[in-house]
Amino acid sequence: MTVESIIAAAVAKAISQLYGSEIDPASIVPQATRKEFEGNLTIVVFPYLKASRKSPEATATEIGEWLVTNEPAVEKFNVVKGFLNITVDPAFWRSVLHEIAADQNFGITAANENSDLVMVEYSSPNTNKPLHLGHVRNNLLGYSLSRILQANGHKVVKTNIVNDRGIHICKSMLAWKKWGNGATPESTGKKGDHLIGDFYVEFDKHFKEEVRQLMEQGLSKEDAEAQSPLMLEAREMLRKWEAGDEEVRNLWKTMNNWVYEGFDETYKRLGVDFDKIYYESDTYLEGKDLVLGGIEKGIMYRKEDGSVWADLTGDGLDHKLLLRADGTSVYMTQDIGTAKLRYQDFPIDKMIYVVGNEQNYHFQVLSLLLDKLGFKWGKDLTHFSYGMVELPEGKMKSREGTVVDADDLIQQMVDSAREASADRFADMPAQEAAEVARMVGLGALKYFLLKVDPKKNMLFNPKESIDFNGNTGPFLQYTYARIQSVIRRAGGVSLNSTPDAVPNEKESTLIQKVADFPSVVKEAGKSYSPALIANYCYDLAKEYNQFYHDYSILKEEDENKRNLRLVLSAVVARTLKAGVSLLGMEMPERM
RNA sequence: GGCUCCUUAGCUCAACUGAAUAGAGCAUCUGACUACGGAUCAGAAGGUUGCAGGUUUGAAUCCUGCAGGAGUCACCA
Repeated sequence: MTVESIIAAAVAKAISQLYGSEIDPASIVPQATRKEFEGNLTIVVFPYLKASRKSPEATATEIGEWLVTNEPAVEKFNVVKGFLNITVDPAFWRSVLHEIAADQNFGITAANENSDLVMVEYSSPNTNKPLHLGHVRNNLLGYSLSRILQANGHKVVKTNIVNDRGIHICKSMLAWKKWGNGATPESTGKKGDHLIGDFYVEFDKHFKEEVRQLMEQGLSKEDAEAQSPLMLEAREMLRKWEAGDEEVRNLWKTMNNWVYEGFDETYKRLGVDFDKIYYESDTYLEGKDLVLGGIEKGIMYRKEDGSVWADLTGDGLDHKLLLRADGTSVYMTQDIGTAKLRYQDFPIDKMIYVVGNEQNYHFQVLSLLLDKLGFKWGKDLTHFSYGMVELPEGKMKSREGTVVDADDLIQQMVDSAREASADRFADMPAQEAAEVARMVGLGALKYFLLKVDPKKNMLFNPKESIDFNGNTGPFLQYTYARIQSVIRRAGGVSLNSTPDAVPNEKESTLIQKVADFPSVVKEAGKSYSPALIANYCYDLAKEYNQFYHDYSILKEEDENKRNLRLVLSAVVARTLKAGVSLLGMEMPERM
């Protein structure tokens, strides 16, 4: 039982006894009392005036008096206009602290056999170029979301659909054949994904040059692009690929494997992973079958050129192409096929796609089509849509060559963490210093990207993110490390003993903040919001900071008070660690 | 043009299902110090929540219209 639910139940009972009106305790949500007023929790009484038929002040006072008399947890109250401010008995806060301290998994609900199974798809890279800043936001959101769902007692399958086929891959392959001189990751010392990305750029360079020349000969831009020998060659390669041409397939496999090795390294550094990886090359044919079946059901129709479409004008959308005239499939087709395979492989109750908001329309259509095709999961699939990440220097556009590479970014973050902490690390073993720099650099990145509402476009400022003050990851890590240090100096602390001291007002406030953690986790699970967790952790750390500066812990001579503060500190540290671990962040014990 | 999303302090962001004087951090200004971890603390200043209406005891939040920005609109994934 949380403090809030106890108060809510008591208020409901008070209203029932005083005014004979039954109110669902769940509808009563006490909120934290604002700092400038006395009290811990506040009830807004306006909704109950109809029942009381009295003024807001009179109603609040009556309920307050009832609570003081009948609810042991309530010590006193005061009324400001329609707001009933309740002060909870400090002895009660002490027991709350004791309960929290004794619960190793405070706020976290483990999954059991009857738990829902949620599949979270994220990352979804193309295999023709390395991951960039946009993928970083995607990966961090997807991973964090998975952790949050797990913490709410769901079974989670993390999945990744790799877009490993299509004209873009053929472009890289062709460039490698033409100008690669047999280059491999080993021979060049480059990460595989970067090597392939370079050839993709190489193709584009030559292609543009060809188009320019053709246009000089008087061709229009479209014609020039369509007639470019390089483009024709790439298309021919794609046809061979689809036909299963051995040479093309072998090269494709070799080059994709280079890329996967590169991706794995990036994922590992980022600290994200997957339970099951799907490849578009395995799923696109499935989708084709489903679409062809849809024609018989009258859901799709065939045009005279042979292409297959769905008419969604009845749902307020447009006509959507599903198979090209040459029978090859498009993005939507393979997503339908992938969905089918996934539901064959896992008993999925809920599907969440972490994909950028430029695909909002795509998922609207996908949901409709799956529903029409008779899949029960179609209608309530969730598109976890997120906005673009921009940098202070300007917008990130791949065509302008200002793409921020994920590996470079991670390296830069770790480097600046190391530089910023150089003197701190002076007396630390080199290996530990490197490990702390890694945690802090990545923590800065993760926290900054996750604290923002996902659906908004955001500005990532690396310099600000790695500041040790303010609403940043390193600030949380610093707060944690400092608590660990204090506990070490105190010679450790036992979380099983009840401190005898009764918490004062500030300590009570801090206990109250910690006690909020489970409901924050729950809310974050319901609304799919890593940002909620992030901002809670910051509030908690800030609150603790105040407390830390107001009281000497180690210098406190009263043994009981000292113990109370140590236990409270330890509980804050543990909660912070549990919170940020839902963001995929790590806490260094020293920094 | 149609549809979706966004607009809060100089900047970057908060505000759970409507609730008290809309909160933090950065930057700015004023103070404090040989430090339980100074990577510090205290304080000040900074707002007509894009604009205009509406609903409500009460609106940044819900509804309508308008303005500005982002994305998307059929054979790229």
